[in-house]
Amino acid sequence: MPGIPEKKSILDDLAGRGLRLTSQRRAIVETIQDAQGHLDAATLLKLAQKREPRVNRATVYRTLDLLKRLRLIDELDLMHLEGEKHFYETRSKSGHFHLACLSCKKILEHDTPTFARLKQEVSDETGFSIDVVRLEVGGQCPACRNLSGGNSPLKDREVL
Amino acid sequence: MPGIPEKKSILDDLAGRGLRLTSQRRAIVETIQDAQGHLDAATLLKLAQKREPRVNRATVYRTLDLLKRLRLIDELDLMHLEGEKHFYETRSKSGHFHLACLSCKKILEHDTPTFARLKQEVSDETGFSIDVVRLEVGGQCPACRNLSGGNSPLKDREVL
DNA sequence: CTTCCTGCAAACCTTTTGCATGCCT
DNA sequence: AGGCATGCAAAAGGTTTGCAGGAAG
Repeated sequence: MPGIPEKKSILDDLAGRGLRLTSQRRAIVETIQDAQGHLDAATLLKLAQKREPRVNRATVYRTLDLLKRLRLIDELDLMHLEGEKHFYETRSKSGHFHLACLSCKKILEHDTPTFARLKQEVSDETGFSIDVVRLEVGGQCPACRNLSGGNSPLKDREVL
Repeated sequence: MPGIPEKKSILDDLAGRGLRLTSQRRAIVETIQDAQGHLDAATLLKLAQKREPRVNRATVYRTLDLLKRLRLIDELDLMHLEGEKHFYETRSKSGHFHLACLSCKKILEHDTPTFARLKQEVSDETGFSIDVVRLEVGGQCPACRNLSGGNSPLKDREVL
């Protein structure tokens, strides 16, 4: 029974806190939610402006900061494959982690039950209350491994 | 000359590649190796200059880049607790991961066998050849949990 | 009227780079 | 000579912020 408006969860959350649902916030939030992957701030700005042309870059950053602090989105680095920019995705997509191919720069999502167990263990063993877990793997994807000849995955242990 | 000093492993590696062991590289590498924790570039510069005053910031960055590409050091973000700067540590210290307390900003190192298993699983399940794994946990350490009163780990799910 | 939100542009901060110079083999 | 390494300072690139103006409750 698909009765729950999953898609509006973030906006609902904001509303529940008495925060304003301005047209720009709507555009920004909906853009993040509709994106299948992860967005960087610049892309988010551009896409959000398609919904609401008045969206301003500062507002994007301020909204991202808000959503981050409320734990409604996750921030990713994706191994800095494209410079220092950050990427964002809804928290509901959480649970998985990202594999970055250092050769072709593609990002692959993955999950395995061991990841969940790891989190539980860490919490149990350290006494930490865990808010965010960021797991990122850098390597070479199967396709690139084949292309670069079976024996030298990365030329002399070096990339680039 | 029997017995290669573990401590010189990075320098040996560089030498083995025909790279020059200049006084500045020495200072930078030794600083990283002697540091008990993780260093950011600015701190590394300052410490390296105590050994060799001529060390230049650009050289620090270029050396870090070199060591990174050769997989001799790991680069960490530590949940961006202190801005966007990066931290570095020798690869030999690898195997553990970092827990960042979002309240007191302390960094705790941790390891658990499940972490190693996770890496193996990821490799097996995805076919990736893994070069780097970055696992970072953000949350609240036991001490801060107690201080902030047992029931509200983070005020309204928000930090700051 | 008070609080929250936004625009604009300048400021910030860390990291990177161009180019001339210096050093090692 | 021929590379590799360095210095300096400027540039880059992404993110943050001060302050004045605006909208919402």
